[in-house]
Parts: sequence; C-alpha cells; structure tokens
Amino acid sequence: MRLYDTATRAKVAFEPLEAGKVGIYVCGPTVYDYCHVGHARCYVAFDVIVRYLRQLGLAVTYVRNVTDIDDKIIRRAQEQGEEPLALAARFTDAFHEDMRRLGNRVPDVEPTVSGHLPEIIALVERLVASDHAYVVDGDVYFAVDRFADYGALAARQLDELQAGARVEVDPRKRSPLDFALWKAAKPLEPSWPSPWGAGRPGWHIECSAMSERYLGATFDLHGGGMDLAFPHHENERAQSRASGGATSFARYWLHNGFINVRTAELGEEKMSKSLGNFFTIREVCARHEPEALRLFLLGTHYRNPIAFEIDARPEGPTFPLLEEAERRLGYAYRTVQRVRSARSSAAGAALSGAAPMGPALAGSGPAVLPPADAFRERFAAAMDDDFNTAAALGLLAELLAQANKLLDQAKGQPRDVVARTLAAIDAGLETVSAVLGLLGDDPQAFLQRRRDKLCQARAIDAAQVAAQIAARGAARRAKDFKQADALRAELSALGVELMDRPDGTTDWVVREEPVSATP
RNA sequence: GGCGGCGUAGCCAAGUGGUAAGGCAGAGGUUUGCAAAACCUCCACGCACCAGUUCGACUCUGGUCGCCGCCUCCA
Repeated sequence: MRLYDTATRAKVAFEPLEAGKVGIYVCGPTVYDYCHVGHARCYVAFDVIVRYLRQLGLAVTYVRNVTDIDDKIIRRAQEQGEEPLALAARFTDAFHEDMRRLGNRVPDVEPTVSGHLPEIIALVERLVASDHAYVVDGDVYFAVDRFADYGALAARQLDELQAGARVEVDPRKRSPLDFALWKAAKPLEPSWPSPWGAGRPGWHIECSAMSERYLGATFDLHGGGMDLAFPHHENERAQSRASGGATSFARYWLHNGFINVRTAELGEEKMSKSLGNFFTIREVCARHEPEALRLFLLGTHYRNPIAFEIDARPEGPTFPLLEEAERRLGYAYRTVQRVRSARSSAAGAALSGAAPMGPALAGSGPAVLPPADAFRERFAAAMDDDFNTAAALGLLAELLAQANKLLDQAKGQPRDVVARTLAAIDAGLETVSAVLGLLGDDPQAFLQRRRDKLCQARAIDAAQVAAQIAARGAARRAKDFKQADALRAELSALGVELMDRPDGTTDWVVREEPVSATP
C-alpha cells in the first residue's frame, strides 16, 4: 500500500512500525461551535482510512482528540455567560451526533485536554528539564532554536518564517517562533495547578502528550486538515521529538484538502469559521441525507480541494452537488434492493432469460461474469493507491450497472453463473459498505424516508396518492387508458411519478427536480 | 516575499510515460398500452497555454497564465 506522506512530499510504501498493527492519531475538533462541511470531510476521510486498514486485517488503534480547553472556547463561553467546560461538553455532544449521522465509526480513544493535564504537565516538565523549553512569568515556551529540525515537516525555512511573521511578538520570547507550552492563568479563566503556577496548556502540547499516552512515543500515522501542517503539526513534532528522540513521533503524515465555497457571485473561497461562509453539518443534513454528503465527499480524492457549490436562492441556499449525490444514492439503494430480493427469492425464479444449467455448461465458462469477478481486486488496488475513493466509486458504478443488467435480462447465461455473479456483486456491495461506509442502510428504509421527505416538502398526501393509484388501476384493468393516463397526468402535476411493476402493482416516487410552473 | 496545491468534455471527477475510469446533464435506442425505472449506444483526435526531453507526454523538464491555500486561530 502506498500513501502520500506530507513530510517527504511523496507517495511512499506504508510499512507499519509493528507488523499487523497500526496506530493513528487524528486531530479532532476544538469544540466551541458546530462542525461544518470542512470538518465533515476530514473526519470522513480518516474514517475511511481506518476502515480500510482494518479491512486489510490490521489491528488499528484510532485516536482522535477533542480539544476542550482553548482560547476560543473561553471567549465564546464568556460571551454566553457559560462555564467553558460546560460549553465544550455541549458542543462535544453535538459533534458526536454529527459524526454518527455521517456514518463515522467511533474512535478507539477520544481523549480530551481536560482529562490529560497530568500527562501534559509531565511532558512540559521534561522539555524544561532538557532545556528545550524555558519559563517566563508562569508561561512556558518551547525554544525553537533548540530543535535543529524545526520546519522540516512543513518545508519551512526559519529565516523565511521570521521574515513573514505578522503576529505581534511577545518580547519575553527568545525567538518570535517560540510557542507556548503552558499559559499562566488570567483572571476568570479556567486554570490548573502546575510547577509554574496556575495555568492551562498551550494549543499544540495536548496532541504530543495524548498521542504518546495512547500510541507510544513513536506511532504510524498522524492526520488532520492541510492547514494544520503548519504550525500545529510542526510544533507537535518538535515537542515530541525534542522529548522522545530524533526519530520518534509520527512516521507518516496525512493531510486532507480543503472545502471551498463556490457561489455564482463570489467565486471560490475556503470554507472557514473566520470567513463566516461555512455550512454546518446539521444544516446540510436538514436538507439532505447525511449519506449524500458522505458520498459527495468521497467522490474526490481526499487530498484534492473540493468546491462546495451553493445556489443562493430567495428561499435559502441549496446544494446542487448534494442533490445529485442523493439522487445517485437513490439509484444505488434501488439496485441493492433488487439484488438482495433476487438473491433471497427461491432459486432465482425472478430472473428472466437465464438458461437452466445443463450438463454441457457445468464447469465451463466463467464462474463469475466480469466486471464483478474482478471487483474485489480492483477495489483494493484503488484503495491501496493512497486511498483513492473516487476511483473506487467508479468501480461501484460499474458493479451497480451490471447488477441491474443481470436482473433485467440474464441473456441466456447459465443460471448458476448468474447466481454466482449476483453473489459476487452482493459481496462487493458489502465491501463498499464496510470500507466506504456507504449503502449500509436498509434500502427500503432509505427510499421510504426519502419519499416521505419529498412528500412533506411538496405537501403530497400519500393516502390520496394511493387512492388515485387504485382508481387508475381499475381504469387500466378496464382498458380505459384515456382515464388511466388522465389520472397519471394529475399525479404527475403534483410531482408524483408512477411505476407499473410487472406483477400488476404500481409503485410511486416523488420527482426530485422542482416542478416547472408550466409544462 | 517564502512554501504548497490545483487547472482533464456543459458540470462533477479518476488517471500521471504507451495512446483519456466513472457520474450528472444531453442525443438516439431496447423495454412499456402510455410512462417511469432499468439497460444499451453515442457524447474530449484531446487533458490551461508555450517550448523542450522521448520511438511515444495529459503524465517528465523549463517557462507563461489563471485559481486556491499555508506562513496568524482554522479540518
């Protein structure tokens, strides 16, 4: 398996530190607000990476922290007259809810800063003792010039950094680049006792302390958003290597690309809280199936930027790419439903056109028809290549088309070949569900939920639709097609599309495009 | 100013030295009483532009243009 390592800026072969085991640390959220689509992308990407590593049979320890002590949390809490840790707890719950809806698995360990003060203080003490850090008035700073390799992760030159430093420099720091490991307490801020007096941890030290606690001084993978590479990850690395040895800490660095917001009038810009142009996961999920967001995100390789298209309308913004993803999901679930029901029906009796297995056919020909026969291998090859979910979804598209084709007309294929191919397709769908976290819902439930939602949006009364369908059925049986078509047209005007099944029953869906004012 | 990324059909998006996956939209067809769903066929002689390397380049090298980001909190 090959992955792109930020530190070496190249795709490299992945070799776990310890055969059969993988330790991965992903920087989690600072919980002072609801998570937006950008966060969703990061956590979906790493969820898939963890799922795939597990699929390969590796014993993965997935650690994703929650930062619950931080300047922004304190500020927000003061604004709202709330205790900082209470506010953090509230948004942690919201975060967990968002993750669950997106289909992300729960990490093995989800450490909080507030729960790891002893580890953090011990690490700072070690850095002070080894002269990698110094104390000024109750603050503790990391001395960047005591770590020769500083800047190597994010490819920064120290002199250039200093030239570009725009923040006002604290004159007590030896170098402008030095960063706080421990901050002395200020009035009205939460604080904890330490050897340097009451205070709280700096931003970067938590990840160093907590990754060491749960994964050891050296571990395999460290992930996060691209913007975290510098300075956050550079600083983590400096702290950890200064205390744990020159080759310690993360062995590979993975960084996901960003979400840009694209609107007709403003063009593209990064989605971020500071720009105020973000859409929260919950607000997007109020309009669309969370799984549609997941499918949308996995449609682009995790390191590439994604333009999140916004169609600004008087009645509120819509997300055309999510609408497309949701329609696609409808197709996928309809197909899954067909596959499962065909496989469970007796002897594949529902299949048309499949020739009975004869002696001449037994043992000859392909056991499983392409492309289903090679799905597993090709899926693995895509994922082995730096977790290429976009390529994997291309393979899924072929698999779904083959399933429908086979189910529509088996074209004289031996029945056992059809059965085996369907079994292979089903197995492929299981793999997709396990690794990508897609199509794991009950198809019937998904389709029903979606139709209900569309009905509600258009004020369609399902009982009335059923009555109209019954009336049309009677008309059809009486061969009164004029009347039947009139009823169909009536429903169609409401946005209801009828689908006559071969068995004489009629199913219906709500059309997804807005109904045009005049035909 | 330094560093990094991106630019592939109307739109989304893989590919990254051997002659352009997949999806959406569109056109035609099969099927259907009519539809819908589903399937099939078609849809980039070309991968921002220019110049090189090569038997061969979307893929490598150099340059140009455009967009985004990091260097400050940020997924």
